[in-house]
Amino acid sequence: MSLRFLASTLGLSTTTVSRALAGYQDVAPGTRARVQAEAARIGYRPNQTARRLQSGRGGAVGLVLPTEPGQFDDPFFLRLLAGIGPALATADLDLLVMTAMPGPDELRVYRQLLDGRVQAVLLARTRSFDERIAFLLDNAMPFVAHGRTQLLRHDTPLTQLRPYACVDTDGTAAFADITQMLINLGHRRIFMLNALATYHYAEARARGWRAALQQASLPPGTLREAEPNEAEGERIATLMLKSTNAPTALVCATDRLAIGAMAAANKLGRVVGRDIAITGFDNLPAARATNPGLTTIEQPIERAGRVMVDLMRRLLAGEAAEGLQITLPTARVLRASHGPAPLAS
Amino acid sequence: MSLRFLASTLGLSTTTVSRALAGYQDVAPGTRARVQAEAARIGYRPNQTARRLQSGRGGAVGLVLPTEPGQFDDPFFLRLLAGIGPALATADLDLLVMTAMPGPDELRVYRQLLDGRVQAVLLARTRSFDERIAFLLDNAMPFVAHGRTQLLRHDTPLTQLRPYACVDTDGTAAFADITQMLINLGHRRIFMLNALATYHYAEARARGWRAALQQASLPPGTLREAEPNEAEGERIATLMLKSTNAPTALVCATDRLAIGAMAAANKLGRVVGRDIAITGFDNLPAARATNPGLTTIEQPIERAGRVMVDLMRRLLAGEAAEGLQITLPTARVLRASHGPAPLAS
DNA sequence: ACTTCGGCTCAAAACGTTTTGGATGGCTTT
DNA sequence: AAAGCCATCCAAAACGTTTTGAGCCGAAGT
Repeated sequence: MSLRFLASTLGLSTTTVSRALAGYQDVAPGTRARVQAEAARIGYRPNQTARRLQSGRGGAVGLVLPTEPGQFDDPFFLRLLAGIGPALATADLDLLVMTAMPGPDELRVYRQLLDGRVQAVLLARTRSFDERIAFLLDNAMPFVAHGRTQLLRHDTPLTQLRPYACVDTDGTAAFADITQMLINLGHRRIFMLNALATYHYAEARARGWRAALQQASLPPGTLREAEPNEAEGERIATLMLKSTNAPTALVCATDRLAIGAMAAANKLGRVVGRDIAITGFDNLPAARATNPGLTTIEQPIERAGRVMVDLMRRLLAGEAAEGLQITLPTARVLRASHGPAPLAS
Repeated sequence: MSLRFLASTLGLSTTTVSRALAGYQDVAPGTRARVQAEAARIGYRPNQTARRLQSGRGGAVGLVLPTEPGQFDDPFFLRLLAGIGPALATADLDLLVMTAMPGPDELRVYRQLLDGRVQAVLLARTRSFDERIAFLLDNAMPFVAHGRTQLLRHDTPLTQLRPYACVDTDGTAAFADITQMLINLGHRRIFMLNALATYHYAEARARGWRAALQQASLPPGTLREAEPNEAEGERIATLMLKSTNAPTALVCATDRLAIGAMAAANKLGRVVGRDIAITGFDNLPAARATNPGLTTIEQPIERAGRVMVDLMRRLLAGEAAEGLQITLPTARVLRASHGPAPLAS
């Protein structure tokens, strides 16, 4: 009723009003001014739904938040959103957020995204075997992922590797780097406290840790996996620290695991940074408040969000997914939870 | 093209197909079966945009995430989303998430929500003087807030109080309760480390703390405000603990402030739980991993999200906002960061 | 004077659905 | 046999925009 109403008050056709507001050149300057003035006066705002129906473009992109019981507290998605939001606003796209618990019902949510309400999907926290990616590829829905994957369903062979747009942070390099640093400090028994291998990032980080050990000709270290939260970190670290041949250094896949590990060390009377080196990943604000401050690794999450949107726009503009794969660097944040290896190891 | 296509393959009209799928009674059982079978076969999914244009309902609700530099790490919004998401999915509504930095440009984002893309707005983390609420009321956009407000613009008088739908957690009662508990433990100098009074929740919590002191006929205590993060908590707590007449108990408006305060106490050599009692609010997972464990207060955030959606549906169904105001209870989580007041105070 | 052109405007179609208000035909009722 | 009544179906309108393809008119060109 709105464009039509505006047109009738002005004594013009909806066509002319539409074109005047859209900035077409085939409308007289005087008319355009009149239209714009009246539109501003009555506060006309075009109906987005109608506009989208007509233009065929969904006008929105989807993002499914995995609501895992243990993961709500993860600031990752919020920071990602902080990067994605403004970038999408610039592109005049809406962000449709849905939630789904990882599991059998998850794909049902993704299926809903196929009905034309979004023109692309953003996918975060990829998993080692990510059905969601296979699903989106199968259904020709454009998407950009944060993180890579093995891109297999459990029941399909490796030959199905198909390229897709993604931005990733180089967790492998980051963990190779920090492990190398610990080796240089004299550490020889460097254990890893990893997140579940389900997550691709966990796999990538373990790869870096292993590579650094191998490059220094050290024996493979002990690795344990857990849900990445403080309680699990404390539980596993306690076991590790109490074992014979306990580590002198413990690299953790996330800050939350590291914070739990520090709690474990404290309770066992080990001085973190002297008796045991502990490192994390994420650089949560809490990592500054631990005692001692946590040595960790920072990744540019907001920036990753912006890059995802950029890749998505280029994908929608027709660029091939092959060329839309970007790896972002990480940065060491050195605090006091690490130090040289104790002499009497 | 889709419904039409389906209709033409079946040799039926779009009307009949539409009504068959929608479950109307004026379509023959056999026909309905045929339609449903074919629809399932070709994987027909109605175009949501078209459906919404026709039905007039936006089909979505909006939520604006405040992306404050210091607040990304706050799990609050993620947990709220975890409650909101499934509830909205049940109601077959989409969630449109936008981001905005609090400030002059914030209302511009809210203005965008007025153009028919959403039929209601969810508003979280209300502020003491909340222009957003005034704006939504002025523009007759239905909304549900998490948290109350004074509901004034800075330039309008108190007489403009208008009711609106909201769900709130009783921070006042929670802080009265925990302060009372500390008083019962013998504490007499109970300071408060509050979030900025800009946030309404900060004001509410301070009210409870003050009320408990007053009820016990204690002199008003010292209150300091800060951005609710660990660094600020540590900074302010250090000042408080070093001052003459230092507190024996410190109630913090958030866990992150409390964790910072614990770090401050540790660095000053005070044993938390014995020399100084410290309490928080939120029950973050990190509150379990501190040493000692943080005594804190838990609020049902996911539940609040679900309730918000419920209120919104009732609001859209025509119920008056007056009746749509709900207060949710909190729960004490007692750990080891509090204890009886030191004898020689 | 007749055409051509360019500037300006508009009617109508299209996007994909739901809803309205019949239409058709067979079956029952009188 | 005429009238009424269901059950089943459908054509057309509607939602609010954008786009297509013309149409009109005055000015310039021949």
